[in-house]
Amino acid sequence: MIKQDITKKLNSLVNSYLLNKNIDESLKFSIEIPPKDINADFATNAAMLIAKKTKINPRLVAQELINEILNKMSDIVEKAEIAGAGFINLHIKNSVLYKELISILTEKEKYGKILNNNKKVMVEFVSANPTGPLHIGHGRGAAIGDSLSRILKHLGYNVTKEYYLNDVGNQMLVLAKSTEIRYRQLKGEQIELPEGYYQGSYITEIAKRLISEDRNIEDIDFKTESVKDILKTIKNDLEDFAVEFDNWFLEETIASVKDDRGQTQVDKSCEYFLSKGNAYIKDNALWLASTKFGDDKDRVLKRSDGRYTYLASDVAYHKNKFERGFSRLINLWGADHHGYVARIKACIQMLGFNKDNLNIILHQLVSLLRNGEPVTMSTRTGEFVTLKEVVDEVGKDACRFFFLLRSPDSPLEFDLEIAKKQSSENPVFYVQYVNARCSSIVKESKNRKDIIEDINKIDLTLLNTKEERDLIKQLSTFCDTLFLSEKLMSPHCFTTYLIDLADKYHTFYEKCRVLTNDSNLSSARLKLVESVIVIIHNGLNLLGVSILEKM
RNA sequence: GCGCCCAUAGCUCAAUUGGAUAGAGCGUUUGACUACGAAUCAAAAGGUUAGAGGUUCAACUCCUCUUGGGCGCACCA
Repeated sequence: MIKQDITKKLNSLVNSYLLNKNIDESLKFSIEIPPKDINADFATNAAMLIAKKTKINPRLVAQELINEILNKMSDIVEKAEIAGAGFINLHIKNSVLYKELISILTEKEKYGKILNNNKKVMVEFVSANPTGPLHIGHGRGAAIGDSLSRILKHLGYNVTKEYYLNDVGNQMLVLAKSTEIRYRQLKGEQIELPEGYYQGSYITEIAKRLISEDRNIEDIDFKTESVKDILKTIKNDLEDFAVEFDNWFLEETIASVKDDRGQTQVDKSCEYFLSKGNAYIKDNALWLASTKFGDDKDRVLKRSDGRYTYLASDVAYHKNKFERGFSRLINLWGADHHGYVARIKACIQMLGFNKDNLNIILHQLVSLLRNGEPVTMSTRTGEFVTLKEVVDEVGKDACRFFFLLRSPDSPLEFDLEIAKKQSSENPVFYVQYVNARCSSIVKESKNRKDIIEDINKIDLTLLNTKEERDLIKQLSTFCDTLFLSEKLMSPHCFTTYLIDLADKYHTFYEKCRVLTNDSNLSSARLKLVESVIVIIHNGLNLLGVSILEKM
């Protein structure tokens, strides 16, 4: 939490500086890690921003601010100097780093955890229709949603992970019909499966099961039976991918379940729109006036034949989420749904909620490669690559790590051969190798009697080389990475962070031998190694990737 | 036709949302195992950030236009 501490203290310095100049507003300055070649721990642009407001020369402001910093922040700051156009470069005291190291070692898996933040957040993801197995696109959504939930939990939010199951509507009829036709075909009837029906072989599997049960066709509810089987495979696939949901929300509960007055939640939200003048009847259908709130055209809620549209359910579903007390909703959608964003945001506003409390993360497509060559996929014929196939081939850990490697809005290339490689080409192994190396040092240290265990008796000031300092600094940015992930709404910050950490560790490893003849130095360095283990564990855990002691 | 997203090293991608000389990995070239795991490290080469304007002390980042790609525009879900 080094950066957070400095920001807080600097902020109060800046505020009182501004008050002295009779400016009563706060300033959003930045505290950053300066570029590689600049010898400093942190840099701030505060002076330049003040200069703009006060019309004073930035370097003059910087000098005045530096005096204040040296005066009031001497417990943290060792040295401060002006650089460039008016940056202030800060060198922090080593004692600050050692304190951070102790926090990591004592708080362990709780390091960086924020308490007393009980804001209820819902992360809704995957939500694939129960009409077929999950494919790799769903896998990316699953990995991002699950990991983001873990990160938000670490930041203290009260997170609920939910899967919205569309078990109502047209597609269910098509599904039921598809299974029935396969069933009849297996019984020897000469019928074709029409275009637009589900072609996948899993449908035939369901039909085969039904045949083996030897029931009368009149007694079979093809929809229920199909959904049952498909849902079972979806749940299994997610379990193998270490993704667990807190709640499975059935569309039925808002679209079919009726209250005392015989109304569903969908009925009620449509009625609400009508009462507010946000819906109207045209051509015998019920239309939502979504253009009022930024949508490009009005949308149908209830068809002229009396059936509701998907949108009507979805609106009622979002209303239901807010009514359950969630103050912030996060939805993960495939990028092909982007056209839907303006529509649902408009609906949120019409329901009287703040559209900024609905956060929609769109993730781009995954393209699968094998040795650099694209693996062909076609949803039309049902020959798409399933999540299960990929997980079975490369393993859950590599799969999750790869899905989380890039920010959601960049398309992902996933090379199956690289994900399976056990070499530096594969970032998963690069990171796990750090843990393996650390573990072996710890194991080796057990053979020595001169190692000091008690952190209070260890002289941490022996950790004073550049490599050690850089490594500790990298460890301490774990917290910054948490906040960054939240701000960017993306777990990819952690894959990048862990790769950087691995890099710093390997450099340290080459330059600084841990177990030496000097027992004081060995003990101090061993503590550093132990804190690397803690952070690697915490980081991989946020990604849902398991840790290997040996490889 | 309208709208959304994207374009960064040979390849795949970062860049702490406006900060200093744009960074990693792979690939290429060179070097390092006689103590903790070489699945590693050190170093070199590689860039007009698609192009043109603009805003700013400061632009990969914000605005406008152009070019090239992906996706979406149902009384489907």
